Amino acid sequence: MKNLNESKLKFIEETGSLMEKKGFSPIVSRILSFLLIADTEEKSFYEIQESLNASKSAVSNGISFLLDKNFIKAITNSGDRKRYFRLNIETWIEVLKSITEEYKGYRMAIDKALELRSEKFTESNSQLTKIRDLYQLFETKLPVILSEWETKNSSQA
Amino acid sequence: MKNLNESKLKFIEETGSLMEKKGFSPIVSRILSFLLIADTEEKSFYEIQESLNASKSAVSNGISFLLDKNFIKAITNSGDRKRYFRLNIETWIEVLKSITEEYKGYRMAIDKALELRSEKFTESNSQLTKIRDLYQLFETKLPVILSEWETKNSSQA
DNA sequence: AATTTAGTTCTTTTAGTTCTAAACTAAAAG
DNA sequence: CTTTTAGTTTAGAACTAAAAGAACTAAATT
Repeated sequence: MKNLNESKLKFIEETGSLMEKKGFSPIVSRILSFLLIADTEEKSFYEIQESLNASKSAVSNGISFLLDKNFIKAITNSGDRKRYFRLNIETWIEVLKSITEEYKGYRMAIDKALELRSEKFTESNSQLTKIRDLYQLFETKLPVILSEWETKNSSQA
Repeated sequence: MKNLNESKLKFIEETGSLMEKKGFSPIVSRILSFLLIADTEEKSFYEIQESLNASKSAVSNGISFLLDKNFIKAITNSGDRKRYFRLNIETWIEVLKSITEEYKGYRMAIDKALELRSEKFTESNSQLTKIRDLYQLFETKLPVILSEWETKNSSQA
């Protein structure tokens, strides 16, 4: 790992493993974390490879994945045949907006469970219903928080 | 898979893979999903094993994990040497209450990134700051939602 | 005391992921 | 036309996680 100071290396390690918990592979997590704290916004294939001390194929596959999922975008400059890569922050915002859907999925799973469970389980059914209600609260409140946030942004941006 | 009808099998499959996305292993996810829709609240080791068509060791390790994490509890009845297992719904509520911490982790990672990034990246830094602000909104609003929910429950429970 | 039961622990197998290294390819430069 | 550059693709090695199977153990039953 070259060109990266102590605190940036630490960031890549820590934020990388936070991303791994979210299901990204190690190399993908490290590419994202690296781009997040790199000293220029656009980094070439080779700069990524060298900074992360990874093989060409690992970087190539990681970049392909991130481009496919729109987490990064590629930039080409005339007179330079290299491609440069930078974060696509828009996509992160989209991911945040879709959190409500995730909670909806859990709420629907509990609904289905309550449907399949015996009505005799009065105590636990009541507890489950409460949890269901909390997910539903998230489902209704999160869009409110999001639009509050968007209003704030549009007035200042 | 015995003793389980079509819709319950479907539930185990679907809810199981929802849990796998959250980081649980397949067998652990299926044990939880099974207990969620089983025809009695307490199920023995053998009933779990047979219903899920899994090996003894897989079920033993899965149960150990779930007991250790408090997702299920074991019940013994005198005159019966088997142990019975049932969901520990309290723990699920605790997990829900800790969601705020998760968002706090992301917010702190972005804070660190902003600290390590050049101030020259004005446009992207402003976008990142907005995302940071959304996570912080979650951080402040989720506890409010949770206490609204708890008040509602205490008045009806 | 011997056997059965209920489960645990250890070992092995399987499946799949992640990475490297090397061969390859397409475009641009000389 | 040949060479260089910038990657991609392929092939394979190393590692990891999950599950199966078998051997083991401790308590209860006969």
